Amino acid sequence: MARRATKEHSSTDDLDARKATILEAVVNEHVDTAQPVGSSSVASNADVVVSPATVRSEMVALERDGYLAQPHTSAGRVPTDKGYRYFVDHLKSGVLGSAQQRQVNEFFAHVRGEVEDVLEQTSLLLTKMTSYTSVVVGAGHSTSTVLSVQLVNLDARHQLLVTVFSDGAVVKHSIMSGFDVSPVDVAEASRQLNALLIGTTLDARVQVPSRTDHVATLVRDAVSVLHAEQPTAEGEQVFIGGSSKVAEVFDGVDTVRKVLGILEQELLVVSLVQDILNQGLSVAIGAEHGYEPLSSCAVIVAPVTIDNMPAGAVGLLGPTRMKYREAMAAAQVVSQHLTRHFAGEEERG
Amino acid sequence: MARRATKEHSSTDDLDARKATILEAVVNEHVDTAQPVGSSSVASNADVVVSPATVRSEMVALERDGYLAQPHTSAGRVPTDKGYRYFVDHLKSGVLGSAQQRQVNEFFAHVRGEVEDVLEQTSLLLTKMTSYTSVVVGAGHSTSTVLSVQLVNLDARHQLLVTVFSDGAVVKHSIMSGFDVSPVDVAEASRQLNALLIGTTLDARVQVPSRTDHVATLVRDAVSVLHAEQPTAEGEQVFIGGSSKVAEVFDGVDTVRKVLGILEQELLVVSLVQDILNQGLSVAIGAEHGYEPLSSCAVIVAPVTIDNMPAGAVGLLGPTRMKYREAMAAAQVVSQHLTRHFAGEEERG
DNA sequence: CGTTGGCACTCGGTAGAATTGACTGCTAAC
DNA sequence: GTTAGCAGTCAATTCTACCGAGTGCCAACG
Repeated sequence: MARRATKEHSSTDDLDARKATILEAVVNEHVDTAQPVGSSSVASNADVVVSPATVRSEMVALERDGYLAQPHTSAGRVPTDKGYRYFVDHLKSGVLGSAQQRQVNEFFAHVRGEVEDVLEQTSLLLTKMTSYTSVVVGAGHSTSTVLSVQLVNLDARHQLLVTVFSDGAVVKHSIMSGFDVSPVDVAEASRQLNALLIGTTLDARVQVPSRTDHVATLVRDAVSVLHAEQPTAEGEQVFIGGSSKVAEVFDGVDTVRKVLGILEQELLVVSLVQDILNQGLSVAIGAEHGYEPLSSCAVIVAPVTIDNMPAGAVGLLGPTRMKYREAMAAAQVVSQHLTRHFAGEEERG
Repeated sequence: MARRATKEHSSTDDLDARKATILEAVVNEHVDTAQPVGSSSVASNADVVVSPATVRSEMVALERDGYLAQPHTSAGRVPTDKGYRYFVDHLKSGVLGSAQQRQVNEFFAHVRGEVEDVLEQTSLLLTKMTSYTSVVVGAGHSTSTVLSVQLVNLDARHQLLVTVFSDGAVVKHSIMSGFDVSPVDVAEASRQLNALLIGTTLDARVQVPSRTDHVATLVRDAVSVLHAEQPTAEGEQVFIGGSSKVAEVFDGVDTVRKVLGILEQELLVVSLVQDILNQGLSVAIGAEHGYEPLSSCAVIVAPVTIDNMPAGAVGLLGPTRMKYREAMAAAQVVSQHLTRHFAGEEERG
């Protein structure tokens, strides 16, 4: 970090205390009112002890350095993405309101059920807390091993392969055979599949029988259909809560359309969240994530871990003009609770 | 195709040929332009052979009888819900464009995979074809019987109950035991569960062992957690495609918000579709379905059957000002293809 | 020197008046 | 019964004037 030697020029990454205070005031005010904010309303802020005139001259500096922008000549200032970035980076981590804290505790004290259900509920919790659209991503089971495989006869030529993974995931695949399969064959195939696959991961290569009898064919079909799973999607699950909030939080119908269009593409949402996490960020503002249609959005993410391994993430999506402090606190607290929840489940049990 | 037995309005439910032609012209024009349509543009329609003045006098009659409405005194006419209803009831079933027909054929020639995946893809197909939001509902497995139950050890105190139903559905439930369970116990419980549950439906009462040993407890827990499934949701699956179309097709942001809010509540969507089907309708216009927030929408539904049993439905949701002919044709064709697809799967296999 | 009050200026937003034009309903003639 | 013509209505548009929020600049002040 460069020191604050010159107060002019060169966008050093640090602002002197007064500029920082003013920037913060502008952000807070603008988030509240959605309006450009002028020098006098900044000066009336309790933390700012100088006159509007001084504020004005500081503001031209902030604008020159790219932290603020002016919609038009005789309007107040609006924070730029860079301005928000500074604000967020220098935010002392907020604390949740006690009511919200209670809401979260209450929620995690009572959730039950399958992982998927918990994640979905969590997503709803997050939107209810923040009024922003939330995204919860559950990690795929690419690294987990097969616990059990079972072949079930739907009818003579139609079987269902049910695979259980060590992370509790269950996937099914239907298999159509070109010949009638007897229950005995199915049972035998099931037995062989178990012997073959238990303990392996999906990308492990296994030795399939090369014979041409019914059972061997079934086994081969089952293995291939199961391994075909891999490339499609890595099995990540995405739960999006409160898409309708998008329409409440953005004003332009076209923005709403663009954002919803993105949210519909779940794979894209996964990579968005993944990208942000990979960049080590907890917030991506405006164009930082590189998804153009979301350039008027900010995305907050917080990782969820199981046994210190990344196991997903929770996220919030709002306008760049969003209540970062509250939203970040919510995301963080919920992600921690979620992490603890899954750890707790392991431990109990 | 026309149904609607109730005819007890002050005016007869049938219009003379000229009024019908004029109404149709108004609907077509309004659907195209989204603007109130005036007498002269109606008169210039090829099917209308009278002068604007005559059209005007017919229009006052149509307005008196509730088929048209005037936004304000010096504006053209707009169809009312009743007007759309008449239009739809007297629509000769449209034919799909050849390009679209090809698209559908192509699609159903190549879809593969699990029922859920097919339904989801179908939903995307429908939105792509029509540019409206689509809803595909897959029937729940409340009537199907248990084909197989399996208990899998996640760890000593943590089991997973995997149940396969005759319709190919697979559901899982985790079970936490208050004691360590040996693999032998799990296998035995699994065996007992199979004996107990195979062939039953979810609402059947079964005789559970009353002993207090580990295996019996496991069995009891498993049965109760499985039967607890029932009340929550009947297992219907809903696939909604193109929610973002909502933002394209409606103009008011508040309408968008309301409609999205409804779409988020999947249970509500299921009952909406169910209600409309129960009323025997294929289209619900405006307030006909009784869901107030959707009063500016029209919903088109077409049933999907398996073995002549209702097995779900496909639907399209758009503004009352929607292209009924095309949309209805699309819904119908797709539902038929879907019905045939599932029938075909049974047959092959 | 930095800070401040004062002042002229800019420009978006709004309110009202005038205008337009797309309709209508009515009526009298065909 | 149909039509042409005409007067009337009213939303939408345009224009104008004006207001006021907010700026940049500057001179004065500690």
